[in-house]
Amino acid sequence: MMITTKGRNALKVMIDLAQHNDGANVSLTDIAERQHESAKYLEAVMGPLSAAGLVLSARGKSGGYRLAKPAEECSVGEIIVAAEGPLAPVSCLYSDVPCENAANCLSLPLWKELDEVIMNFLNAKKLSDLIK
Amino acid sequence: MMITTKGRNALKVMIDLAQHNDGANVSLTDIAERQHESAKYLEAVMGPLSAAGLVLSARGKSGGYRLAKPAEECSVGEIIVAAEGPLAPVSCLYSDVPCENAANCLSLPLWKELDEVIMNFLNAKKLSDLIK
DNA sequence: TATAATCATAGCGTATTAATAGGAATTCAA
DNA sequence: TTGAATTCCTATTAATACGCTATGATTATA
Repeated sequence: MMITTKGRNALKVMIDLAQHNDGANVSLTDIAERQHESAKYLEAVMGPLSAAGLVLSARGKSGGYRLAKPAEECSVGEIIVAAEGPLAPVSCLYSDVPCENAANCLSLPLWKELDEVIMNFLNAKKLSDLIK
Repeated sequence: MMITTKGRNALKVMIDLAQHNDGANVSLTDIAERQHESAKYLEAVMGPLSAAGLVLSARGKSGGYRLAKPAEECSVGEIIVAAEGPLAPVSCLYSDVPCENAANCLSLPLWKELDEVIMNFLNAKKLSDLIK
C-alpha cells in the first residue's frame, strides 16, 4: 500500500480543519469526536503536518490547530508527503542506497515516470476541491 | 510501497523473456543467472504470471517459459496486477470489507481517481516500450 | 493555580514481505 | 528405461512495517 492510514487520517484531519477554518484553533478532541478517531492517535498524525508547516499549532488551554494557508493553496500531495514521507511507488526511487544496477535498469525510467504521474495528480488536487 | 520486489522481479523476468523471445523455452536457471537472482525465488514469481496466462510454461527437460503473446500486446499493468494483485494505492479500494463511512467520505472519489490515473498509465505501457 | 491542550517517547501485537528449503511431478533424450 | 533437467507445490523463517495504545512532560490560557 502506498498511502497508508497515516496519510488517509492526515487528509481527514486537514479536511476537518478546512471545514472549520474560521481563524480559531480547533482542538484534537473535537476533531477526534467528529471523525471517530482516538485523539491520542491523531496527535501522532499532527506532528509531521505541523513540522511541515501545513498547520499552525497553539499549546495550552483553548489551543489547537488551524490551517497555515488557505485551503485553495494546500495540495493533497504536500499533505500526503508530509505525513508519509516521499511516497515512491517503488522502493528504488528515493532509496538511501541506490540500486547498483540502476545505470542499465530498463525499468527505472518507468518507475520515475509513474512517480511523476502520481505526484502531478496529487499536487494538482487542492484541499478546497475536496470539501467543495 | 505499492509495487514491491515481487512485482519488480516479475517485470524483470518478463523483460528478459521479451529479450529472448525466439519461440524456444527459456529456463529459470538461465534467467536467474542473467538477472542475478535465485532461481528458487523466481519460481515463486512465475507462478502468478503463468496462472494469469501471461507466459506459457513447459515442464521437463528443455522446458521453461516463453511469452504467451507479443511484447507489443503485453502491458506493464497486467504484469504487475498478475504478480501483486490489484494494486490499490489506498486500502479502501478493492477491500473485502468496504469502509462503512464510504457513502459520505470526502476522500474516496480522490482515491478512485488516483487509482485510475495509475492504471491508465501502466496499461498504456507495453513490454516492448521497455526493451526498445 | 488548575485545566486543557500539544509534544515526545516507548512499546506491543499483527500482518506483510522477502527469501529459503525440500521435495513431488513431469518431460525429454540417450 | 533410466537419468537429468525442469517446472510445480507447500512450508517455514527472519525481518520489517504498520496501527494503535500508553505514559508522561511541557506549555499556555482562563
